[in-house]
Amino acid sequence: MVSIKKIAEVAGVSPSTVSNVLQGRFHKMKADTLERVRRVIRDHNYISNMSGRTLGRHGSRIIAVVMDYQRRDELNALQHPFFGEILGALEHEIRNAGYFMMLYISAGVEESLRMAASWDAEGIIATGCNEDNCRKFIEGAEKLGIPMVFIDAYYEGGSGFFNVGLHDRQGGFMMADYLAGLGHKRIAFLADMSQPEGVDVDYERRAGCGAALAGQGCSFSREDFVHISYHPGERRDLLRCFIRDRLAGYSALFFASDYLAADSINILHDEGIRVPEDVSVAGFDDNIFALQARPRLTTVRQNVLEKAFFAVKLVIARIKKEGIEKNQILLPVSLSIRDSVMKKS
Amino acid sequence: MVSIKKIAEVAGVSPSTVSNVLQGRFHKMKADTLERVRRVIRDHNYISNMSGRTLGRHGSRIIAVVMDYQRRDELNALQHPFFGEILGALEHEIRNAGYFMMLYISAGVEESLRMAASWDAEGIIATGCNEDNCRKFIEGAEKLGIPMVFIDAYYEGGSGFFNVGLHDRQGGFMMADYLAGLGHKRIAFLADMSQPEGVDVDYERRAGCGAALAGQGCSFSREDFVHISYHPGERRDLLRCFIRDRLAGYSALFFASDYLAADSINILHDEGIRVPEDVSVAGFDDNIFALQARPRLTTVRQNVLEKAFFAVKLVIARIKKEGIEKNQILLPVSLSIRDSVMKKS
DNA sequence: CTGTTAGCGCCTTCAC
DNA sequence: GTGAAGGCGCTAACAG
Repeated sequence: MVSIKKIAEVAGVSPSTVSNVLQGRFHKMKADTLERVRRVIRDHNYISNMSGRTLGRHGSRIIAVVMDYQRRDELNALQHPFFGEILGALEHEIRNAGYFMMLYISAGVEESLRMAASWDAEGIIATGCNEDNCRKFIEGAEKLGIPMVFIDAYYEGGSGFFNVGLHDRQGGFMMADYLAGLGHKRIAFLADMSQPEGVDVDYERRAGCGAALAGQGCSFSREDFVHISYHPGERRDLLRCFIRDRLAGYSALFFASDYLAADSINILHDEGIRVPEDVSVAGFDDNIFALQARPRLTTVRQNVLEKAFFAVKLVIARIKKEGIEKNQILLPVSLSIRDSVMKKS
Repeated sequence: MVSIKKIAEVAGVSPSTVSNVLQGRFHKMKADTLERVRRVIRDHNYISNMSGRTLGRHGSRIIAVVMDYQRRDELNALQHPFFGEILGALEHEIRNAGYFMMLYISAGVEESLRMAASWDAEGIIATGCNEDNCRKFIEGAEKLGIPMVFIDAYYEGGSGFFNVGLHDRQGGFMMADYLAGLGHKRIAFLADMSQPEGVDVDYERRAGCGAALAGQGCSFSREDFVHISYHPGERRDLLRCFIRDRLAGYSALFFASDYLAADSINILHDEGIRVPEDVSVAGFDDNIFALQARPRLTTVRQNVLEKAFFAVKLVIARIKKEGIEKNQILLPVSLSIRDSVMKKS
């Protein structure tokens, strides 16, 4: 590996001149010096050393991506399309912006912050955080002076909270309103509720659902919240119990994600229940599962790629200390009407 | 951020003593010095700076993960479960081994190597490389002196090729043999063949398929290789043509991946073709799609988590210059028999 | 216009 | 047993 020093030697100038060329500081540089240095740089296939660069206080250009997925811990969760999609999109945006992506998956807030600090990360993007971890992250990152942005977080805290998310509540509302409009007055909301109650994506979707139903004069209370697990075996068992004991009370099932909805359609099918003839099913996300399900899933659409786009845009704005209009960007949702929901007969 | 210098100052020793403590070189250190230094380190929540450490030639502890997915370029490919699963598993193994993961997705071999060099990556793991890129990577990494390991690559090169893969050919063989044993004498193999012909995962699976069929006295030639795209719209069109013009000639369809198989089952279904009554369908991977498909997919099982495990193990062995028994680790495959294949009537 | 110098944080060799 | 010194690659302030 050739260093700046070596380049300088060959070009017959000093290291700082080479550095100046590299940094685009052609101030009052003689044209031929510039040209000569540039040629040597190219000829020697010079690659700048990031450690040196970082130490020489020019920023590490690292953005740490932290995924806090303790709860859906079955490694199986990684197969979930959201995971790959958001990761791929983040990488894309980060690289496009001229940064590097360091990936760190859920080893706890402390550990994640240590690694960010250790690498002088210029920014942090975190997904999957509950309120508690949000707070810890915000405090820690602030102390370290590293700009941090969350994706899909809910946090009632204050000024240090930067987030890119979704109008989850509105999504829940739109879907429930749509279902109720089709005559579905008794709707169950199914999600993974193994975590201690707290405001999160699922909570908001459910709240929207409740608001819509209240507006249409339908009842919707705690007992209509159904817990199903992200763990396949458990899910199957829970769902079977639900089908046996309580399904008859509902004409539509609203799942917190397409993954759960699509898989559940299959289980319903296996149990001899027809969708949508016997019960309507709705999802949330509009990802690959929605299209693969049969019947095709009626669901709430979100744009994951956009989430990544704005998250990266936001950290970088913070890194560059640009003016930021809003600390939180909530992306729109819309209904994708397909075949898993029908009018209540 | 406190530095070693600061720690030294507070503890009343020199920086090098602190460094010695950090490096576990307690040679002939006085017990109380050690204790004192340790306490100061803990009290000040010292976090070592990786840039400094790297520069002080102690290794960056970075493993660069490079994904070369130009071909399945629709960002949609990121939703593919394999992507998330292998990424998550790699991150897990890398972190467990005490390294950091830098992620870089397909910006070309040159670019990827530059970034690895720039960060003094200690190792590189690459997936999705065709033969050509393999060669370029191997040459480049060798020149840089960075140990490199591939996942799922095929390369007829030589000694510098380290790889973790699958007995793809055997997998193809097992499935085709199984199908033929059930009376399926005319089998089509469906894969994305948009890339110039070359030896890769799909090629091998197909070759195994061919060998099995030959062994059972069945014909299997170029015209039984069917191109279907990873792009949803295109795939649908191609498959429709295939169904209309050529499906009648086959009693079983062997897809190169579960994703393609599962999606195609739906398209077949939409076209009024029943699986497995009208045609049997087999996949390859045994991932989330295989279980979600209805009928459940009969497929070839691979263990993605193991791939990641061995890939990381292999690079690290190379990094540490440990003895390596074999340059290539090929993991076993097995059949997962489910409901999408039936005996030919 | 260009070079000299000091410093970023850490590691290692060599004296004491 | 511990410390001083030099160096890794790069940057920036300051001289000239």
